[in-house]
Amino acid sequence: MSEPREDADPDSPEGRGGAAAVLPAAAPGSGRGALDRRRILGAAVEYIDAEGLGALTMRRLGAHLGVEAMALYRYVPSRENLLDGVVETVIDELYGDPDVHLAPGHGWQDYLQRLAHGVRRIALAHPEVFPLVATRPPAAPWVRPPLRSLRWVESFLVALIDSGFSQEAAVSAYRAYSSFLLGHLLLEVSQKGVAVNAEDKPDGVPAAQEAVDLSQYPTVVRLESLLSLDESAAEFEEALENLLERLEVVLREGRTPRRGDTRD
Amino acid sequence: MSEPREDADPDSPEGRGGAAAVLPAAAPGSGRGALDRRRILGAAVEYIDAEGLGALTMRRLGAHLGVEAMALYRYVPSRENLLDGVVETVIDELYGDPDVHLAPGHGWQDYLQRLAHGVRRIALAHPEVFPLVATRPPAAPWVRPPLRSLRWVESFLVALIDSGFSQEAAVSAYRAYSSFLLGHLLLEVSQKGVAVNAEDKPDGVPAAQEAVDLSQYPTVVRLESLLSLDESAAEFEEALENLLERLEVVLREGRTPRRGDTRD
DNA sequence: GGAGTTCTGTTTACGTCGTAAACGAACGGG
DNA sequence: CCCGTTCGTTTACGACGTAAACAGAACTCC
Repeated sequence: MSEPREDADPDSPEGRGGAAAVLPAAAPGSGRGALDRRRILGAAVEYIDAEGLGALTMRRLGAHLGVEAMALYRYVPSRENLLDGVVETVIDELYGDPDVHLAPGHGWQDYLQRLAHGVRRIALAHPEVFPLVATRPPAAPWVRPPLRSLRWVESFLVALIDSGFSQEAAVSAYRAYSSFLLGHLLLEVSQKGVAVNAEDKPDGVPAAQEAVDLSQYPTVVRLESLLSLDESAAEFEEALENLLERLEVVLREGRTPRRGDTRD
Repeated sequence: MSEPREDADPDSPEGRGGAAAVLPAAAPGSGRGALDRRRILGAAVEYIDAEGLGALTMRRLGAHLGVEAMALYRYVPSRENLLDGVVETVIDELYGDPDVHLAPGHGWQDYLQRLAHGVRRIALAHPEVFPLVATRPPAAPWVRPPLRSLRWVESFLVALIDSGFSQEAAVSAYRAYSSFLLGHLLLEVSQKGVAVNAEDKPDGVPAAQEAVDLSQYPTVVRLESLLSLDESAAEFEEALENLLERLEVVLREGRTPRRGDTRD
């Protein structure tokens, strides 16, 4: 059933394996009842995916694992730390992605392309988790979302420097790339999130709520169909390609893209 | 005192009026003890700026206003709604910004430039609030952060369409612009936020915590000074200018920037 | 194999949260 | 004068995060 359509989004969960396998987990058939940090984090991701970030409480997560809330504290020092772990868990799915490599085998553009799509796949697979990525404080004060893990930052910087980027250019590229990914995916994910939530409310009142007076915004109303059109995949691709082109110029000109910087 | 330095960030709070006047509020000298929605939202923004988002509770906000928590519910239906109001309040500061105009007087580029810097000023003035902008669900399912208010979206679309953009191009530009602003400012704000929090902990233990083993990330370590260098203002400017150039091309070629679109 | 130790999950308890509901004081118009 | 309205307080409830004490199972070492 549902083979990938021809123009389907290559990063959408349906287009690939189906419901995002959260993580390899320990030994697949191992002691089913054994609690450990990995299992807890995996369950937390699963729970957030299913019920939403707001629904995650220690008690409910415990129940989901067939255990009392306090049992979790044996492996997780606090709820805050658990959320950090959730972010890390989700980003770590990159390691399991066969299309993403830690080192560039076919040039840095290919590397960045694959990495970007890998992160996008994660964002789309875990839309409820992704906002956390933007919100949590970072491991080191200077390494920033969405590539939270230092290992990826290291990989990123090495890849670019090995490809001829100056140190300054590599760092600059890292930031441009990060903010691009963060902004685009956050927007995309929250768009999806609401689109779902819209019909997610089959409560007594169908959707009365406070309908704002749209008559003051005729252009918005007129363009509603365009505004709600989902061209995310194409837009992402285009913006990403533009970014790569920009970086290419930076690399070729061998300079940090700083204003007032006169060439050699 | 402290006149703006020559290379100071033009959007930083210090560079301008000082500690971000939250909002005009009702009549400045009016009945000091009168509660109303405006005053509550203003106090909430103030409180979040001062104590952080996590510290805001109904009881504490009440106390801050010299009132019991339940009094707030006379004017605010729920905490969730209050947070929505906080976002709105902060974005509405744009109306009071003399450098930002609702309609383009000197071309759309100037309009977008001013708007972007206006939003950046807000983000920098309220770093603790800004993540909320990215997180809250939107007014209409399709209008998206960070330009949450429909009035600004309307203004944006009208400005571009009046400047010759097709409807499709205007909507496309809106999304590119939004995600750029959101991503860049979120990154920048969280960077600042942590830089502050770093020395914000003069607790008993100076900063023992779990120092990750950085030896595995030699490049990250080597580039630490570059990574923590704050060139946000220049980076913002550069990325913004690049975006505007891109849009200019779109406008001149009179097409939606969609792939597979062959030029005339 | 038995005594101690460690590991694991439960029970109980506390303080804080958001908020429903009942309450009282101030007030303005008949 | 009294009555409704407005505004803030009091009280109360259930859910939360988590500290602390606890209980049983599993492992260690003799």
